[in-house]
Amino acid sequence: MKVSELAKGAGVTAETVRHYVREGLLHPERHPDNGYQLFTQADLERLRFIQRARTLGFGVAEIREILDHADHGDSPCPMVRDLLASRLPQIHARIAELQALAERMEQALETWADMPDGTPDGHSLCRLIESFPEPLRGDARHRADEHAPKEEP
Amino acid sequence: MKVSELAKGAGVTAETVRHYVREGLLHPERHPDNGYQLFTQADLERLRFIQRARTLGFGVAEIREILDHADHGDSPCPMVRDLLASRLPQIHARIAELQALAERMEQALETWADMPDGTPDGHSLCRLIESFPEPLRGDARHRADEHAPKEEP
DNA sequence: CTTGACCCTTGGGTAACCCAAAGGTTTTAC
DNA sequence: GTAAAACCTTTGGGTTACCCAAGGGTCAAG
Repeated sequence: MKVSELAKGAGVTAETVRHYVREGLLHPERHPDNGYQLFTQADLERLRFIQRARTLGFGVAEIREILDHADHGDSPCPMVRDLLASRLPQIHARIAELQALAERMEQALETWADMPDGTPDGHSLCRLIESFPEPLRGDARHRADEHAPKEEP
Repeated sequence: MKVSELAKGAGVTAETVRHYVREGLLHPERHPDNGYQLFTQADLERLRFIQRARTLGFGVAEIREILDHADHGDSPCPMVRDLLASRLPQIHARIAELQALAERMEQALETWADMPDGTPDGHSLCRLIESFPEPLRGDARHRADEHAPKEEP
């Protein structure tokens, strides 16, 4: 298979495939004549594996480690379990954060529904925003969805 | 005020302040002798405004627009409302996504609790992951939290 | 044999910062 | 009074998971 064929088979773009190759997740052979990358059926399965791992929240670097382990004959499953278990609370934290954000936004829209816009007078920029509580510094912010799935163009 | 003083006043790092200056959100004067950036009390309020806007989900580029509007004497409030209203559904979508992710992870951990690790045999990498459903290609992915607050180091 | 469809690599962009380096300045302490 | 600590400056590179454009080679069909 060539790049695009593999990509179609897994529902990703050719660019994504090339990206994974650059990152060392896939190791295609090269056609000796033209230098094209040649993938096998096993690569397709591997790519699908990568996709599943991505939807489970794994990052590309982690997946590379998992694959390397497996390529060396070691079971990566314990690692997989650990990674998942350690990341789960972060995801929950991120969700809570976003929910708080959504609430702030909703509350803002509600509050502002009957507030005048007001022109900046040198002391205020947009009272709508200024009327909101301070960011509450010193809080623990996210770092949960470093490994979130991406959308398509 | 100098950079660090302003930064402390708003609970951010000096680097963040410099970043906002580079991005045109703050316009400090320069000490004629040593070239240090000099901030006023108004800049501190401006920085706090920026922080509030960030926690409301606005991106730096958007905040710059808001500030520019205000600096030109125009009320940015309608823009603010529009931005908020248009982004809210994306936040909700992102939350749903993350919740789905969390569920997948939890389900995975549950399922795997009584599954053997299994050594890769050339046909499987990690059955734990492989036993999961396909990524469900063709779905609408995120792009909601482009403007999420960041954590601290 | 000429398209058009693919392939290749290189390099740059995205968001919001963080960090290191190299060098000038100011403050503090002895 | 001066040396070291602490802080300032700019430049440039790194982070994540890709996307995209350019410039150029390759290939299958008409």
